Amino acid sequence: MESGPTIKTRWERRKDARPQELLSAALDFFVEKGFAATRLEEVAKRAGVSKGTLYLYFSSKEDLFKAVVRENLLPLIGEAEKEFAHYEGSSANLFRRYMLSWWERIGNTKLSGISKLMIADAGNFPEIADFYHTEFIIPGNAMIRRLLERGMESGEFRRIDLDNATHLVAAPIVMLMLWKHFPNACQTPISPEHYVATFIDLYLNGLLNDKTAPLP
Amino acid sequence: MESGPTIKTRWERRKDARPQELLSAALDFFVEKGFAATRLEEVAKRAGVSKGTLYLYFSSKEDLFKAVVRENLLPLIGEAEKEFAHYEGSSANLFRRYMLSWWERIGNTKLSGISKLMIADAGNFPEIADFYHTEFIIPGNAMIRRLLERGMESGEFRRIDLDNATHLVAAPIVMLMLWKHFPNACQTPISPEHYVATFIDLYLNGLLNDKTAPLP
Amino acid sequence: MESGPTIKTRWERRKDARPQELLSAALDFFVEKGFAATRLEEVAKRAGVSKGTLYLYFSSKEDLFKAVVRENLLPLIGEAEKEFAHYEGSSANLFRRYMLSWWERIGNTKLSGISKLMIADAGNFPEIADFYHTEFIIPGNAMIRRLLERGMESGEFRRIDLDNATHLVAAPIVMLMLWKHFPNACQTPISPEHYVATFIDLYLNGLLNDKTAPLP
Amino acid sequence: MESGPTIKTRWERRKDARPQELLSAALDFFVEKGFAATRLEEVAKRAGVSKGTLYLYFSSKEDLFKAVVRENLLPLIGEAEKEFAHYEGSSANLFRRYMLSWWERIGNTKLSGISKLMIADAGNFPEIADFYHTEFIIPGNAMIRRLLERGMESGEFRRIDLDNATHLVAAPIVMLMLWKHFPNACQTPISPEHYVATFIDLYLNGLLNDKTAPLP
DNA sequence: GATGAATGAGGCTTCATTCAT
DNA sequence: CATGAATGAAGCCTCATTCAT
Repeated sequence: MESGPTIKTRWERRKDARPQELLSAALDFFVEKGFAATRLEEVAKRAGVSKGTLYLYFSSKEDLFKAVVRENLLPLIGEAEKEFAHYEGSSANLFRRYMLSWWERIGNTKLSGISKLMIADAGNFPEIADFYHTEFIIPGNAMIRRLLERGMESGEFRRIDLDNATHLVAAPIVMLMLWKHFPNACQTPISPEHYVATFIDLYLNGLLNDKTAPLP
Repeated sequence: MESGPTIKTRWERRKDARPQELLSAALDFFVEKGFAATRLEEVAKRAGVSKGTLYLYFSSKEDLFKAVVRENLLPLIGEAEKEFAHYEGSSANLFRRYMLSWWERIGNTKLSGISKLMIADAGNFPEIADFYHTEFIIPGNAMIRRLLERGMESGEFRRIDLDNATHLVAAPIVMLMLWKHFPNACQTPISPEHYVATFIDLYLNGLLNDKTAPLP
Repeated sequence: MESGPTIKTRWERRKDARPQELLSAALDFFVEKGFAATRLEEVAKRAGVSKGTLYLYFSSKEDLFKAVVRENLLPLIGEAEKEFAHYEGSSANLFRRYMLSWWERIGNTKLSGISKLMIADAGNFPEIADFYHTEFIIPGNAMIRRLLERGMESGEFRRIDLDNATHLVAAPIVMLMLWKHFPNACQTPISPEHYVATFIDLYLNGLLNDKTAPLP
Repeated sequence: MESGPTIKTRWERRKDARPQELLSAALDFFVEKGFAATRLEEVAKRAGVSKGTLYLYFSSKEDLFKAVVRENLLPLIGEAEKEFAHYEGSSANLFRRYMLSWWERIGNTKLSGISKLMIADAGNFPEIADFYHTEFIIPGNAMIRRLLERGMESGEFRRIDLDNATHLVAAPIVMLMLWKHFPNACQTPISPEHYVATFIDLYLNGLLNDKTAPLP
């Protein structure tokens, strides 16, 4: 009865996939409606199971919420770190790559929904907020900070308050994330890519010491 | 026992103050708990009245919510517009005043919570979201835009994309608002005033045409 | 200060009239909406007083209901009795007069509303139902019964079961009363006068012994 | 333990029976207390379920009310119509059968309460009143009317105003229905069967052309 | 007497959670 | 494992009733 390590019967695969389908459906609803307005019956229906089945995998709505945040955040954390560890080019270019990469990998994905979720409902889940802060916010900021430090040490950037500069980089990132989930965003259609490009332009221009170097 | 002509009895004064007391209590809870998790009985209790009294002034929970947004946000728009209409100084200084004034009047008050509120609940209350967008976001952005235009036309600022630049100014504003309501904000204590100052420095530096002119 | 026996100041007249205005307004609402759906605030408003004032005259909603029924029923009871005590004509003619008189004095007045009220809500007010039954239904039926007895004893009517015959006379009366208060009555407009006439014709025809005698 | 192929488990049987149990309990309360005074918790309790279960089958109190009217009244119309469609006997006998059949199937059952219900609450539920009028009153009257027409055309009945005659037949029917639900009805115990018989006698006697034909 | 603001018990309705099958 | 009927606590809202002015 035991199949090979990677081969599973369709039934078993479905069985394993069930929690993921529930988590995916739950993420959609939590992001769209918020914690309180999300109904487990709808989550279950979208996942193609009954309400009772949901309780076979998650002991409560709160548990489901925590699982949604955890399961979606964990795989995404740390990915970016490696990429920039050994970058050799200019800090300005590294900055550009960081921003664009962030938009492609995070801002433009489900993770933006998680951020909206945290902002909206974390107040009622301090434990989750801690987790999000420790595992996602702090490392992300640390990367930005190292990037800026690198530029300042090389003389490429002028020296300004590092913490504040770091958070100033995060601001447009957060802004874009929220835009995606604000209902009226469509009324003022803004190209995220263009927005990021303008930000890079403005920010680097404000940051660079040597303004004579043309921005590519 | 002292009663001038404008002094009302305590009872009458209470009656007049009721709606404001309720709105204030409601703002507190909506910001802290979100729309759905706020219980009207608690709002009433904090305002010092019973559940039923609330319905003498607001016909439903949603009506209370709308009133909170309306009463707290609308007056600010007009105020700000007048203040900057006839400003005579440099655009850089106007920009500084705008940012600091915003922080003092909105960012650093209870009202910042409304923004967090909208992010959380806009999806469930499209009507409110429209209202918020039309009455607050659009006029606010329009002011920023005019400010930037003014600087560009005078040659003080270099020309960059106006829409994106506008939203880039809004980004740190939103960021600060959210910080105040994120549970772990205290763990990374950041001086908002310093943050704003750094933003002004960086943004103006990135924006100014003549970098040799010393910032006042 | 004491005015003549029939002359009152306007204020005093209003004061005395207040309960009547309340009773009148209450009757309207009770008839239209039923007991439970009638709101005292609306009753007070229609009577031109405040909700609190209502409680100066009636100790509770139930008390008001009872007063409405009592006050409207009492003046009407007994009126008819005298009229027919010494009638000298044929029983058939007395019957005609009874029916027409009933329609003019009761069926076509507010009292039809009271009957509708009793049918609808008396179930929750046994005391009132007793009162209505004793003071109104029983005497009314007794009159009909005497009328029929008179005709049977004189040989004008054939002998049938008196109790049932009595109630058969009451049936179209009740029917007409209810019609006035049924919302869709207008869709099938029926002339009450014509209906009563047809009833008289049919009933007398069924009742009369001597069918050869022409109806006047 | 005995379970034939059509025997369902007790649990399943309960589920299927739920709506009928609830409708039956609801009819009892609506008739006894009226719409507003009926509490859903009591309805549920009498049906042997909890308050929440009621909402698995009916989306609101008003929906339950509508279902009670619909489920109980509609089937009766069709039944009666078929039964008399091809009757071959005399119109007088058809009339007798109609009246007795009505008493057995409606007047003498719980359904008579629906009429009382409509009188009490039609004003608050115009939609229901329309439904009741269209689906029950009008077809019922139409049957009576056809019956009378049949008799007039055959020369069995004398010609009188058809509309009024129709409603005069309905009157004792309504009367009897209301009697059953008036609190003091017991105090004047009247045999409905006898009442109906007297009505038939009187009405036919008033209607028949040939009085020499003995009534059976 | 008159007012109307305030109260709070009570009913309708929702939905997370349980459990018999 | 899976189901979905059933539960009941909890929240919104109404309105008869009270009471300070």
